[in-house]
Amino acid sequence: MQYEIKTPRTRNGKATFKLIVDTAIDLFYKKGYFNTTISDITGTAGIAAGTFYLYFPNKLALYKYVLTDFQHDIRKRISEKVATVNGRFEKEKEGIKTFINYVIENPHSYNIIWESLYIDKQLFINYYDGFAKRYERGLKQSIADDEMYDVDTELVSYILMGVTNFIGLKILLDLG
Amino acid sequence: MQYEIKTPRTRNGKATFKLIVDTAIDLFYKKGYFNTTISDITGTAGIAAGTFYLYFPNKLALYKYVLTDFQHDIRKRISEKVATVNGRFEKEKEGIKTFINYVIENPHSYNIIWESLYIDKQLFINYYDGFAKRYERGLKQSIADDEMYDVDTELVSYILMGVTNFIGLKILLDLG
DNA sequence: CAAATATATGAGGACTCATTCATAATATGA
DNA sequence: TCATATTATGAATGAGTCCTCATATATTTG
Repeated sequence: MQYEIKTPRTRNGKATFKLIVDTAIDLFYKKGYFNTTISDITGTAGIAAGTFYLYFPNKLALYKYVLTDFQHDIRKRISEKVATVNGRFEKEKEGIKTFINYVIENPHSYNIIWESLYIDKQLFINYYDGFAKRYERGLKQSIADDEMYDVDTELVSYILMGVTNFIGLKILLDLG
Repeated sequence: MQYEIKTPRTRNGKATFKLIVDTAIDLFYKKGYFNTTISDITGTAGIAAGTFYLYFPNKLALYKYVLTDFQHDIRKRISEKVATVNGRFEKEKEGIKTFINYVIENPHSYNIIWESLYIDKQLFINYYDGFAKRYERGLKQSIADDEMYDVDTELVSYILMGVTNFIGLKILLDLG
């Protein structure tokens, strides 16, 4: 199977592409990936069925595109924010705050990222492993800098991710 | 839509019913709910398509049946185990241990419970809210008994659930 | 302006899947 | 033993969806 995405060349094309992506994000959030059909997307977007295939070979390719976008976005936001403060404790606080704020601002993203566990498990693993590794690196640095006890960094990174994620989830559910 | 499940009357019927449920649990785990068709279930179980409808009106009803079963099972296990030890700290340790062990023994359950978020959000909310409420009750009791600081019990219950869940998830992913 | 390229359409073919139903086998109980 | 209830079958039906393709319009470029 090929997952090649064809990027638009003209102003109109770019607008249609964006329309497809934005519509999909909204529908994936509201109805879930599996309950969203390509006809749903094209119908809601008000374009012809064939137009979809001008840019995406299938629904999964579109999903991966959306997911990757969110992942980059969220990681970038966190690392930027965390870099602005000093000390492990402050960094943790800032990281959690940024994540939670991101979830509140983009409830779509959180839902879509988690759903990857049921769409393509490897996508999910890659995402959280990457996240955990970055976390661990930060913790190790802080230990080296004598800013915190010499803990099991893998365990602690998963604990912190767990806490943050679950609170994010709680907020998300309360919102909806 | 009706979700009535017809329970079998005879020995043979009971065996077929169980076969359907067990096959479904396995397939839901391996392929996910949405990628599992009723033909998959009947085919794998080695029964005719029509036989499925003798007991379940559709796939969702079967899923709910499975989910409810796991929920009761896991809650029962935890509350039984936690009751055997004294002191908040010991109770927490026991609760987390029991949950993690349950996940290791029944990786199916964890996956199926989480997937409910994408099948019927309300099922998921009911489950975790119920879980959190029981947790809070325990924490409040421990505070009253002067076994722990006077913390925000809702927050702490979500934090502990987050930690436990994420570690469970990590184990699950490492297993697979 | 003419040729080439990019974008857009939507009906139709191919396919999958859920569900029904006429029929049959098996078990139960009086 | 025979009538009734239960369980089982699987071909047939029909709804829904993906994706293609012949056709058309719009835009760009030389």
